[in-house]
Amino acid sequence: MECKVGRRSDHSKEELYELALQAAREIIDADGPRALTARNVAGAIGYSPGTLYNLFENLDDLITHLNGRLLDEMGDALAGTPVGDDTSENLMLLLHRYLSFIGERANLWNLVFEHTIPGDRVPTWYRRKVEKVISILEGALAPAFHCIDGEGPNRSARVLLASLHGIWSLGSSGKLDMMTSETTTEMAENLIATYVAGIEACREHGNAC
Amino acid sequence: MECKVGRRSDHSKEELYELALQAAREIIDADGPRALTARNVAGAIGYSPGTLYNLFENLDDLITHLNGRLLDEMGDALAGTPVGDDTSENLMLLLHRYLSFIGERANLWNLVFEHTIPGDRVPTWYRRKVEKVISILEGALAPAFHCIDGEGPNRSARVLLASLHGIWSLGSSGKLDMMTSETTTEMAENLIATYVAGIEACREHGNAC
DNA sequence: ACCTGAACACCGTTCAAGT
DNA sequence: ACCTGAACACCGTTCAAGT
Repeated sequence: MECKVGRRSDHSKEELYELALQAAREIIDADGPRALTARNVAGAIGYSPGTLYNLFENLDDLITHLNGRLLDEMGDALAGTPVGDDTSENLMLLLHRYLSFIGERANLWNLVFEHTIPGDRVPTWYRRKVEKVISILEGALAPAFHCIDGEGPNRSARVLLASLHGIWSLGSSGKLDMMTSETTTEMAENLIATYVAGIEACREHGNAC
Repeated sequence: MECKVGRRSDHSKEELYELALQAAREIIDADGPRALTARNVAGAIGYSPGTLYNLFENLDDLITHLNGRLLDEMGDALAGTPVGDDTSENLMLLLHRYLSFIGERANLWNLVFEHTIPGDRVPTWYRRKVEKVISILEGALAPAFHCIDGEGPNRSARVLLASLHGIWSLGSSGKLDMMTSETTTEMAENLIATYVAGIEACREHGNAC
């Protein structure tokens, strides 16, 4: 029975990495972010806590990689959304895909925003994944600005994404119920409809919004 | 030297409550939410951890009371902001007071939103404090809707507050830098300017936003 | 080389014991 | 009645020791 100590090589490092990430994901999904502990993840894959530190810098690092995968999946979920001339319609389609994706992964998605990478050492690969999601929103906003690469879509995509995050995070933590009886979806739809109307009004009147 | 055990009565329960709340506030303000532990608060007021549980249900309860005070102060900071016929101007004045208040209490204000009251047992007095802040925003939005008590200002105030929360929370956690080079203030100003333009456009065109 | 598991320095919370 | 401080059941992280 001494076979449990020392080198095991039941799994390669890559396999272990996958197992750990998958186990972490299942733990968060099932029991929430608070249940994600080094001991829980290690236990779920049948290894000791120390082994995790052979795969990841620390628990923050594990979460960062988990979040990276989720950003990829969000990009995939939004990619291919039809884009037409009606900006409002474009955005509503994206919004519903966005909310539906998040809704099915509430605990996991919360982690993306709750988790603060310490010492602002955000990896480049992580920034790229964020940028990809934003660029999809930019494409959908383009018709309202009559240009694809301008400052308008660029800024508006970021303002809307940050704002949607606010609405959704309040909603998923139950704080929105303290403010309103409307649903997260209704609030988000109002934001987008009104904001897009604002963009178009500014264009018509020639105001600099 | 046996005077340190048992009944002390150096302070009344009310005094102790004040001391604990004040100490907690200083700890968060100085060292961030992670430094707020029962042992730290107890140590700062010269009592043992157990004593805190004579004053508060638990640490969550202490935070809830701390947040309540902060909401009151936010209400005071926004109250008395001049309200005119120009909705956009009204909101910009409020926005700058809002951001300035938060900016000086970043760690504390983060706690208001990061802290989730478990079991959705939000006290009534807490809801009232939230409502008071919202009502100030409603007043500022009224001219755009040509009415004070309608559904329009009611809904828009909530949508804007939730959206601003998203922008600010991403900004204060450093995540906004990952998305844009603009400041929190610039993002917030764009949101408000565009959203208000949207409200007014919808009114003119008779659209139901 | 890889993995363990005890150890370190922490948590929130409880509660018997003391004054 | 009030307060203590040890105790319980946890944390993240490290690292000497084993294979």
